[in-house]
Amino acid sequence: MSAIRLVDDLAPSSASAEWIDSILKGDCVAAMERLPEKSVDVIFADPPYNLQLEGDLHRPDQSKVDAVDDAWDRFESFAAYDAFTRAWLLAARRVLKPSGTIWVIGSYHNIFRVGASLQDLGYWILNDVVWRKTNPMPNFRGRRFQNAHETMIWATRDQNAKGYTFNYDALKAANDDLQMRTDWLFPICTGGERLKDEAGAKVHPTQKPEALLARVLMASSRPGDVVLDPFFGSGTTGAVAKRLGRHFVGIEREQAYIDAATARIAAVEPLEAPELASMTGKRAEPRVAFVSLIESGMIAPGTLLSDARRRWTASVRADGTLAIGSEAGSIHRMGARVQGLDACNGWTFWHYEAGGKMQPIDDLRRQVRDGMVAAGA
Amino acid sequence: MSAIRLVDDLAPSSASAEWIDSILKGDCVAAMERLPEKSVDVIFADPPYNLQLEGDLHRPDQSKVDAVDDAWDRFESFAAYDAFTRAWLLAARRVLKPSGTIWVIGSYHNIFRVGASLQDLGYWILNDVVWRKTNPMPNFRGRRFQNAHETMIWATRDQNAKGYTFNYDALKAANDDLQMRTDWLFPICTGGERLKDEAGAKVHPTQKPEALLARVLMASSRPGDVVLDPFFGSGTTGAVAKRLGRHFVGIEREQAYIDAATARIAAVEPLEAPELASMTGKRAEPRVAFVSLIESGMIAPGTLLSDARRRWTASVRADGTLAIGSEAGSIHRMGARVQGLDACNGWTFWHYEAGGKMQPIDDLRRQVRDGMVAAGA
DNA sequence: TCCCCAGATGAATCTTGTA
DNA sequence: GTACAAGATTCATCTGGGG
Repeated sequence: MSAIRLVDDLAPSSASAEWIDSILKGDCVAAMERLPEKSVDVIFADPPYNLQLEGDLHRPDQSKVDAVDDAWDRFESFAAYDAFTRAWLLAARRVLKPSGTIWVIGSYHNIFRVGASLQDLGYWILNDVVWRKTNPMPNFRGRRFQNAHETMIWATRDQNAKGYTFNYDALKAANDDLQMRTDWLFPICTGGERLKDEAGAKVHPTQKPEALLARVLMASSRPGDVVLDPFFGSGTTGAVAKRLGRHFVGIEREQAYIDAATARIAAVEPLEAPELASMTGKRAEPRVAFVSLIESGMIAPGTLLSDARRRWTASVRADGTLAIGSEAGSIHRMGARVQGLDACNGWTFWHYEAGGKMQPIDDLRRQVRDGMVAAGA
Repeated sequence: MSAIRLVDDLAPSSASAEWIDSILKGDCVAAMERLPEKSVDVIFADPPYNLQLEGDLHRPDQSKVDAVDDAWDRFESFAAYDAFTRAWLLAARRVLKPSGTIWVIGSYHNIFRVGASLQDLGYWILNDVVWRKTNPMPNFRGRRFQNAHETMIWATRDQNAKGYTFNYDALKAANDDLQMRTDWLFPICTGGERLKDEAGAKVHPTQKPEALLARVLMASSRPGDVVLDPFFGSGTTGAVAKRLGRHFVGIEREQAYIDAATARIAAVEPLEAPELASMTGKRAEPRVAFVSLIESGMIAPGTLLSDARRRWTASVRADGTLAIGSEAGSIHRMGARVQGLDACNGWTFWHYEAGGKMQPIDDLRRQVRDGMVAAGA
């Protein structure tokens, strides 16, 4: 894991996986352009915040914006930052799988430009997430609020992207059975976690806490996924990815950071599979057709089903439909019909009587599923 | 206070103050262009968010969410929204005093475009401030994080603006002698504060809580200052300004909103004394997610937890769930499961071993919470 | 009068698989 | 690509009615 490669060592559009679990040395746009397209599940990017850029940004694109009165010099530097941002976001979009998602972290210095560029390039924002710092640096001059948070944007490749990973059920279970919100609280990276050089100076000025990356990756990736970080720095993304059983690809220009990250990642012990298993909800369960309850004899044709309060009753037919009077349809359609709604989950709406009590037919589905698991389906 | 005037009633660049403490009816750009330049101390703007909603959304109980589908929130494209944004920000900049500041509130739909436009026009961002909602609407489909905050940008007119108002000491005193941070916690506007029409329907779809405006104005204005709100809506800015002894100017296009705001503001009693600390103070009990103990390294994945009498044992997984055999769930669910109960407080039920003794994981929560309290969670 | 429970609701870019 | 159907999904708070 975590061999270092120069960007030039990669054959263009390489289909091999030699770049997996490694750090590519060089400019992130050039490096991403050499990776295969649609090859990465998640991108986590912590781009430079500094707007006083010293000419190492790339090719300004031709996007033209009306200049405003006396703001020309300032606009010049914003334009340079925007061009830089568009270039790397465009390259990132090419390597991202259609079902992949991207995270970008920033502060008020740059995050608005990043967010606007994301939208302009066709990315579709899913959430902005606030990292609230338990221990932010104080504001020394007392002329502003204490800058106590940073902002992350989470986005898909397109507005209509389907199938992106979001481990909703695990996040909810991990949060006292409440939905995970967009405001997260973590300490900044200090103490033993903070990488220091021999002189005791911090190796990287903006090392992110592993806890932050852990929540990002637990939320939006699965074991075995490939996580790309185009501004790898001290390698937090790689360290957490390895620990959580994800693959990583880092891109970094400075050898000192690469060296520090390489050593750091080498020392990481991956967690075992049982500890990595993530809770899934009903969405991940195999589909069960209602008719299979009839075919298996769990429900006999002619059985009467009711809602929990017995306001409506329907009769099961051998073809797996429900009949009420002369109307018939799926358990969902008929559940919606009787309630006058557009939609209804028939599995939880309809009940059968067992020992004088009303039980949802979803219980029977569970038995079928358990049987499927036992049969190794 | 709060007479209504049509924009055309104002003489161009009027030096008189007839527009003070009134609502101007009309388009905000046209209205601002008729106000004297450099005449306003603070601008608070709550522009349309450009939500881009498509279909209907239903709650799990099939009730329909009352979405913001008003015509004023619909734009053709990002370009159209940007043009709109630049136009009103430019007009706002003209009326703002050189020592004045502007606040703009938005969500991820629009705030990145607003922030970039602010920077492009020469405004200088002082802070971005997050309004964390105690009671946000849930995510009903379970495909994203619960959208639990909105973002405000606070900026001066220029990079080199001098003398803007920031009541550092008052804020610090109101915040238990800690610097006021950039993450603020307030409930959304409901209950008696929410304006309703005769039919009981909300007057305005996005009425902001007065507590939020109170902190904004207490932080960045002084008694007697003029506060401009170019998207006045239901008049929260005016009501709070009047109560806090500030002057207001509202601009609003729709007569229904003007009528509601006028009546509302007329009923406001200005405050004499600083009974305001209570409005800006802290709130709410911090909640700790079990997963944060794992993310922070206090509990390693794979750790075994037991009840106090060691009758049952469960394994901690990296996603923040507990596993017993093939079953997994939250600390509460699994505590209930093993005991055959409907509910269980996992924090007090589950224990970890430390020095041969069983300690409840609630002890770890206390440690995390102590760290959170400093952050004003 | 007070408690309890059912119902309503809030700036929302809110699904996925198969034909 | 599109159409259709299966089916998964909510938290804090306030209001109002009944006991």
